[in-house]
Amino acid sequence: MTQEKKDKRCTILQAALEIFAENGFHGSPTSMIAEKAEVGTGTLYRYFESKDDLIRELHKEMDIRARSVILTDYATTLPIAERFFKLFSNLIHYTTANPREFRFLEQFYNSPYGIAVRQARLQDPENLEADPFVALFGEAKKDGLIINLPTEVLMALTAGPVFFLTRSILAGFIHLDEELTHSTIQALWNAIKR
Amino acid sequence: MTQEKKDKRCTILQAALEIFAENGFHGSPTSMIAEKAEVGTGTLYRYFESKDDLIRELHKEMDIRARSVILTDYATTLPIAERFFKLFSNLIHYTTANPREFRFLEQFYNSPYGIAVRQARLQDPENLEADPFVALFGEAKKDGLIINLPTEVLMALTAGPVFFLTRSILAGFIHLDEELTHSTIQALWNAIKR
Amino acid sequence: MTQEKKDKRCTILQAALEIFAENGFHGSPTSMIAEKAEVGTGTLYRYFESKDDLIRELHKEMDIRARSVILTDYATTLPIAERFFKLFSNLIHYTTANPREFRFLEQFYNSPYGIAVRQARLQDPENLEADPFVALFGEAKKDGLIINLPTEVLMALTAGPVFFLTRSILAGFIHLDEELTHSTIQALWNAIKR
Amino acid sequence: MTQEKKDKRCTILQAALEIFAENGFHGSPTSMIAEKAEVGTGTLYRYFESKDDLIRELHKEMDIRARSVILTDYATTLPIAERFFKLFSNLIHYTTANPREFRFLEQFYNSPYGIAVRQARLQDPENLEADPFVALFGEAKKDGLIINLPTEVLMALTAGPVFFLTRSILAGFIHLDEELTHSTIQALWNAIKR
DNA sequence: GATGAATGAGACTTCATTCAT
DNA sequence: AATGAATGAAGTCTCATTCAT
Repeated sequence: MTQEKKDKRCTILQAALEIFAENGFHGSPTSMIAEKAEVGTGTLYRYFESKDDLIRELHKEMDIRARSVILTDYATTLPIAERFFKLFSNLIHYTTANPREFRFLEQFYNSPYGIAVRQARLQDPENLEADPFVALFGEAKKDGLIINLPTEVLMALTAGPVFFLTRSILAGFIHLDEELTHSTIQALWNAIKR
Repeated sequence: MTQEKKDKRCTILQAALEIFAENGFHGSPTSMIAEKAEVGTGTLYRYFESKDDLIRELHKEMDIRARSVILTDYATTLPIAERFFKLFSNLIHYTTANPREFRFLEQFYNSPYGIAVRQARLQDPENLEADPFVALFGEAKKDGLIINLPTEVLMALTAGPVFFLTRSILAGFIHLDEELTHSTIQALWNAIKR
Repeated sequence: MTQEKKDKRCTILQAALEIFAENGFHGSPTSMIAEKAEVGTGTLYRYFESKDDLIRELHKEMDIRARSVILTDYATTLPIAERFFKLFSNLIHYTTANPREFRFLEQFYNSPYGIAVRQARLQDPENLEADPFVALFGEAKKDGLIINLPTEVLMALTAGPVFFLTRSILAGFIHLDEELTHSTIQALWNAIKR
Repeated sequence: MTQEKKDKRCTILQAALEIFAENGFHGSPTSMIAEKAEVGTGTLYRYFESKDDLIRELHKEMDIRARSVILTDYATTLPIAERFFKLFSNLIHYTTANPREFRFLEQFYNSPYGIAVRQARLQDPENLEADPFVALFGEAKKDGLIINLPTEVLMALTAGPVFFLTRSILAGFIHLDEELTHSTIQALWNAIKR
């Protein structure tokens, strides 16, 4: 029963992801999501309070999934530079291999929903320390391995290019092979290394 | 007469910019834009064929303005590195000093409208060469001053951080003073310099 | 369930018929139709894609009904002249007993919708032969019972007066009793008989 | 001055006729009519109180013109049958040679405007007797040359086919040459002759 | 619990009419 | 007198949400 309930919830979230990624939040009526999920329109409202709630819940799930994928084979015992390469290699692979997730998350963070979430995160330092990027940059700064700039700036210098590049890739403007990926991450490192 | 006509068009565009930046395209009914511009709803349609047309026209104006600001004091006779600093300094100042313009343009380029525009630009090589960033990277690559990666990647490595950072600034997560701006641009250069 | 669904569709069609007959297509907002049908405005769009679709569907229903009424007690085994009398007697009774249907159909056939329908019919010979008037005139011409003019002209000579007369009747300019009806149909026959 | 004023009024009426015939009353914004007439939108309202007024005035002009054309070479001294042929020959020629006028008048008489006009006419017996058709049928009935049916019915039997046929011709369903025209009028006469 | 028909607020857009110039 | 920019009421249609079954 509970299992089945979870399944249906999952089905709806999956359908929502696909529809949102393809059509945007405003081009995606709840009826379309319900149809794709093969449930009644009303059913959607048994699992989510509103369309907004569905979007926020989908974000939570995507966020968790993204974090877990990005941390694959990531050991905090490795040397900083190696950890940096692993982390960004994972990030690039995640965004390019999961275009729907990426498109959804981009949309989310560029919308009023996402701004609220980011505001909330900023006020929760515990959340912040759990962030592997923040942790890595903190450690690297302490060890004098990278330039001593605010973490926000370091995030911009490294994650900024990845997101920008992913958009170009998804738009079909460029393709990234293994070698180019490696060169790119090297350039990210060069931007912040001392 | 003509002046006044231009004025009203301008008033509507200005109102639209503010409303779009605050609420997004879909959260901005034409009635709200008309009200902000202090004109009747129908008046909007004397100056623009449709809401879509208004958005595209606003983009054109913003694009022209942005380009002109970004090229302030930019001389192609300067050494490459100096030109790079000037260009990105201008870019950062523009985006942070004009949050509404930045928010609008971000939204635009992340929407179907913007994707169409980018597709069109990509297919017009003349337009491409007119882009100061593309021209600068082309020259720098030829002179062996920067790493030999596709222009798309170089754009990502340099503009990507600026846009990411601007979002953080506008969200109030960080403030950039002159020194920090300089360090950031230095880091951008380090990312791509040979 | 299905019965009730059909009922609501029917209710809307019936309301539309009354409103259209009274006010014309352009004088009949969808809101007025919905109100008359005692449903929400949106409900109308669950049963019909658009106002145009509603008009076309209403025509289909009216067309079917009209044909069936006109063919009441009409046997192709009867002598030609008797069939002629029966057909036109039925036609006159139908148009005068169903003023709303008549007004709607007149409007429809004089509108772009109807012209398209007539064009389509003309290009489908199978449909044409199914028309009892066309069939009757074809047979009568073959048998040398009526003048050898194009079917379009024969239609004009016989149906034309009926429609003209119906308009006069509905406007209250004249009343047709059994005897006058008979004399009129006799005149129609005189117009085309050899 | 007065001449010029009349000219401008005429220009607007002419433009309205063309636009109405092509697009129908509801598909013809006043702005479109003004543009075709090469006058300002506001100017239209100096010559006509409203769009409705323009339509009614246009009808008056068209009505006068139609009557005059139909009476070309029509002498009340000719024998009845000859007068009948002349009248209907003129009528057919008028409707087919002036499709715009015909389309406008049809629209007009099928609209709420026309119904009001016809009601008014019925209550003005003087107007009725001035009608050449009514006069002709009256005389013919008195002389025992045609069947003794109400004038309304005789009108239907003769004018009805003409209007029906004209619609077919304008829709491109059939063409009428001299011979066919003559046969048709003969059939009209056969319908009512004693 | 699941459904999907029903709803009506609200979006975009048109256009008859007015009125300052 | 002529203009045409401005207006806003009204029209068509969409869709998030509810609720009877």
